[in-house]
Amino acid sequence: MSEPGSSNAHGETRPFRVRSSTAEWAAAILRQRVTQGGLPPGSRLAEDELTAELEVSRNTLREAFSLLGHERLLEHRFNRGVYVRVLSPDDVADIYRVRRMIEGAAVRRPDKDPISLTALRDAVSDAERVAAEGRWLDVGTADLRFHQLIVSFNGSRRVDAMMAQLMAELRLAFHAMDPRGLHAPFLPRNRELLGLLESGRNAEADALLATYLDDAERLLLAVCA
Amino acid sequence: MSEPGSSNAHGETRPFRVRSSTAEWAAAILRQRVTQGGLPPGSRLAEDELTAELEVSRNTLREAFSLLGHERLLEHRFNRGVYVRVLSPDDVADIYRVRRMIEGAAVRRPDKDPISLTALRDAVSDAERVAAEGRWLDVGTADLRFHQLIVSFNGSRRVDAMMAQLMAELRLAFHAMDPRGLHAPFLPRNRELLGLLESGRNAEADALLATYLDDAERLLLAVCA
DNA sequence: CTTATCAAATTGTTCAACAATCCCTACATT
DNA sequence: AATGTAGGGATTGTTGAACAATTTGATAAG
Repeated sequence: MSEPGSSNAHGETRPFRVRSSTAEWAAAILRQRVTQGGLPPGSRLAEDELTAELEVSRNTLREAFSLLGHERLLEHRFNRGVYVRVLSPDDVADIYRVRRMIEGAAVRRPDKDPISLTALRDAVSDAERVAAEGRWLDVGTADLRFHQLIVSFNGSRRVDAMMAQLMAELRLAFHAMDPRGLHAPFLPRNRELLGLLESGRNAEADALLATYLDDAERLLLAVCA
Repeated sequence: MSEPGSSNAHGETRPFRVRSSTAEWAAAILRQRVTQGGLPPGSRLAEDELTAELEVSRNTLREAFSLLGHERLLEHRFNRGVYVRVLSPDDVADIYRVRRMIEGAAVRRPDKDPISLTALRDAVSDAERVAAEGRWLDVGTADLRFHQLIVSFNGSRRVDAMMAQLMAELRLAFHAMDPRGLHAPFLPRNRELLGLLESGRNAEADALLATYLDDAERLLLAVCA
């Protein structure tokens, strides 16, 4: 290791000198555990356990909880503790309602940034490559990146941030499904969508995206309900 | 008073039995001071002062800061304290970019909830009434409510929440302007927009809204820059 | 005029204690 | 058996104090 630091029982290192706060460090660890499935939706996060395990004070841990709560990954019930969020069917429907709005608006835009287009190509290629290797979790990551990049055509920091939050929420639902069945059907459609975007056929891209999102929503609702 | 509670130097009562937390109570007070102009943008919020004034501990105050920071009303500079957010021209531009997207999408929707339409009528009438009385701050509130209701046609909790946050941010910029010059020009246009929505002329409503938002953005940018 | 140094003030983080609330269990009542 | 109602243990909410780290402003040296 090039950076000095203390390590805890789980091997996660905690740097001595960090620019960001200890709370953000703790939040990063918990975020990873949630998004990677180590902490399934509905799990309770007890303060006693985690302060001992992460070796941070209760106050810092609670600040980390607050951060993840605002990302909608954790749910804070007053006097009852924090839980990993459980997505309801209503949540899934709402998330896809927003996706249709902000991805649709992005796709319909006439002016597409060429730099983002190359990033888009990379995301599709990455997804196909890791799919060939059977790494379906990474396929999911590349897929989310693809759609995040589409949203970025809107050119709005705030919309980008909202999309990032929606993607984090969606990961919660992903863990309830077979990752291959979830992502495999959408790989060729991402490739097709990319082609339409490159050639500027915005109306067709819009239509394809709409059916794409409808199908994805249906898939998740079938599990989530 | 029907509810028992302790009161501080500013007359804000703090109920003994609350379902929500003390931090949220403190956040509510600070939120009010920010949105009503008591704390102008750029103000520093010193921990010492506020712990004494609100009679809460430093930890809970910092939790309140965290809450308002996530609402983008306060800005936290590491090791330098928290400040009331100052909107940059980029911020204003971004906010109106998002408004065009989510209000535009709402206006274009064919299915409008009749209940929301009556609420919309009330908002316009309220704005006109308080304008006649010269209460321009309340005009601003009614105007924001009008546009929040428009957004609600999208039928998405998350989009509603985003719009609420944008409105809170916009209030920050409002304080830098003469409230009459800011709101008076838009009263008749809200009335006109309402008429178009009621008669289902969505395309015309969309066009009117677009110029409305362009003009409003220009007005705020002139001050903010 | 610039740079270096130091002290005061403020924020970042932790800890320990106590208050408030929830949850579960046992018991009583119908 | 079902419901209701105290306890008591466990967990969270809140506080105040303490110390570390950083910024800030003033002062002194070059």
